[in-house]
Amino acid sequence: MCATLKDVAKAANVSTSTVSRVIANNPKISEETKNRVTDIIKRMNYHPNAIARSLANKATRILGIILPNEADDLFKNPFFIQAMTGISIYAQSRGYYIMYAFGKSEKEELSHIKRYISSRLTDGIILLTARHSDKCIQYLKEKEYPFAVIGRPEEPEGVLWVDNDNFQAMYTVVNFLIQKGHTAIGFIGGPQDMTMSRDRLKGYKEALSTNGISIDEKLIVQENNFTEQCGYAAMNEILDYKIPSAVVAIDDLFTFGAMKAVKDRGMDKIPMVGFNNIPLAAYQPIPISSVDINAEELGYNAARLLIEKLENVKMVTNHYIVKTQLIKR
Amino acid sequence: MCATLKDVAKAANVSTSTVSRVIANNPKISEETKNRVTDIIKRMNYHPNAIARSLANKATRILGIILPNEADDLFKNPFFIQAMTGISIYAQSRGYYIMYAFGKSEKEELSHIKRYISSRLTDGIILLTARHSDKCIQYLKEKEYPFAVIGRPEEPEGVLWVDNDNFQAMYTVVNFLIQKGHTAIGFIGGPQDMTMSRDRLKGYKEALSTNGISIDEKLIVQENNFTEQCGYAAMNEILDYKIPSAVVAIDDLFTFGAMKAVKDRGMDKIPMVGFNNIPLAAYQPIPISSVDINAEELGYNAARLLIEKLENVKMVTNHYIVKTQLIKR
DNA sequence: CTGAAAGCGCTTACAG
DNA sequence: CTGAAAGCGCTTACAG
Repeated sequence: MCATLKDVAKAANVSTSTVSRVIANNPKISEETKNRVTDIIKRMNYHPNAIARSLANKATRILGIILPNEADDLFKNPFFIQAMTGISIYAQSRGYYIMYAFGKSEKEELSHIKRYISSRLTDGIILLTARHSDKCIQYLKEKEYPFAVIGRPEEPEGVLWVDNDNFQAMYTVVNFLIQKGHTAIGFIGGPQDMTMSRDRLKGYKEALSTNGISIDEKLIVQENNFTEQCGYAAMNEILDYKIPSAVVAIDDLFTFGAMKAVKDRGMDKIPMVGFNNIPLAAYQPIPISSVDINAEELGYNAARLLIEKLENVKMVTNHYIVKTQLIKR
Repeated sequence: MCATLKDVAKAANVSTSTVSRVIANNPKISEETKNRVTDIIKRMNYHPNAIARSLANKATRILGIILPNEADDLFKNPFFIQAMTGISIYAQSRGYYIMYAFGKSEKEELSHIKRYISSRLTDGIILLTARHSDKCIQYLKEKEYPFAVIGRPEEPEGVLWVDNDNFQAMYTVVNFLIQKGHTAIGFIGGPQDMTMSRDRLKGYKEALSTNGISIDEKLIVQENNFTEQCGYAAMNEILDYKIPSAVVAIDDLFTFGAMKAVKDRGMDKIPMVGFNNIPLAAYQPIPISSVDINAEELGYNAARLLIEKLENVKMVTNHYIVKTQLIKR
């Protein structure tokens, strides 16, 4: 029912090769035929069949993105949808399509990756998280399949990645608190299998050390899930030990829970700084400061690096660092 | 580099037709050859090329979903990602892939739809919202392209849709508040071009009428964006008029803002009920009750209806109503 | 039960 | 500058 190349060729009285070249903007075509064919394409409302094109080109212009779905962080943290927006904006500007798949576990993510690769539907894959000894990254590297990661991989050689400078971001936050006179600063961290978690912890420790403050391991609590519940529990653990003058957390959801723990004990409010700048941070009992990681930009640049690789743009570096901003409230 | 049908056929000493039939589980193939070919497929780690298959089948098993991106509701309301999860779960169970595109406006959404259709990449489209005189729905209907909508369309004949019973859901909430003795109930509504907004308003009015309470139009405020700011403004408007004993809002973000407006005036807390059961509703200064719309189930069933249509499953109805639950806090 | 052949709708090296 | 032809990797009606 739809017009095909053949239909256009017939109508224009040329061969399909010529029409194909007109569409591809091949310079060898004379102005005259180009114009004539272009007109007919318009008039017939012809649009190339992307599938046929993909088969001939052995490239689909489809990118696959893998969404981790552990816990329901996915639903609470706008990071994912923001990153997806950024990916989509760049991809679209370059004429690429995006496919997504949720994985409830690393294993499931891996099986999606295998499906994408073996079906040959995608040209490249974007991972939205980097884990400790990440099976997905290992697999993609091994297969030499084009991919990019949001988050710094453990072994970054030869892999495209974008990330914030998590060490620096946390260092800055803690340093800022120290300048304001805080010395007993609680830390609520995340799973140690994420490089992000570990880098932020390092930043925390380094800021303390640099300022001559000894590290009190009992002020440091690590949780495995990015939930308010975990933040609540972590804060209680800290409070059972001593009352910190400030708290930093690697996720706003932790600070929300921590805030509640403080409130439930009927204590005075404790200043807190989180990460991700979740919109509702501003609407907490007392507004919570937060580090904005610019998730959209992370996504945008992940797509950019991957597409540049696919199109053989010569690259200077294999990674890109996105700035963070401390939003003080 | 990858094995093709031909390679397998050669290795198995059969024709490509036979291999193809084995993969399609065609019953005419003898057990013996089937087993032999299956073994070789395994051994060679052969996976069919989805693109070639799509071209031959004139079907891609790809669904396109269109995400509205007006305001940044998208980032705050887990609805979208939850719906995407539901869509993905069903789609995957049936061997379908999902593509997404963000539209910053109805116009942009429409252009994505056109792109999906004209490229013939997708087999069907899922819309995540239904508007007043919705251009996207009109276009898809006109083109007779397979699609499903989350949200009841204005003219539902012949279109597949899933939704909550928004009228009933709001009716129940308001009725519940009336039973508890409230009579002056503020209402914060949304854009009137969304059927969801209008249905919920109707439910509110009907519940009052049924209980013999006259409708006070000054207690009703409609906002155009689903943001805390709008909720804040709406609540102030209501408060300038009179102090309601309770407030219902068609989105939790409104209640968050409304809560703040009340607090900023140094007033006593007012019980509020929102919609969407945004995770953080439980973490507000006082926990906010909310109607859970089961977004994941909405997505799941939208995908189900669409795929059933694509596969010619005989359908009883062209829509599906997903239950809501009032989460009392 | 199996195979040869045509076809899905493009692209492109080759020839002219 | 343009066309005929082969090819991308599948499916399937037709014949046997």
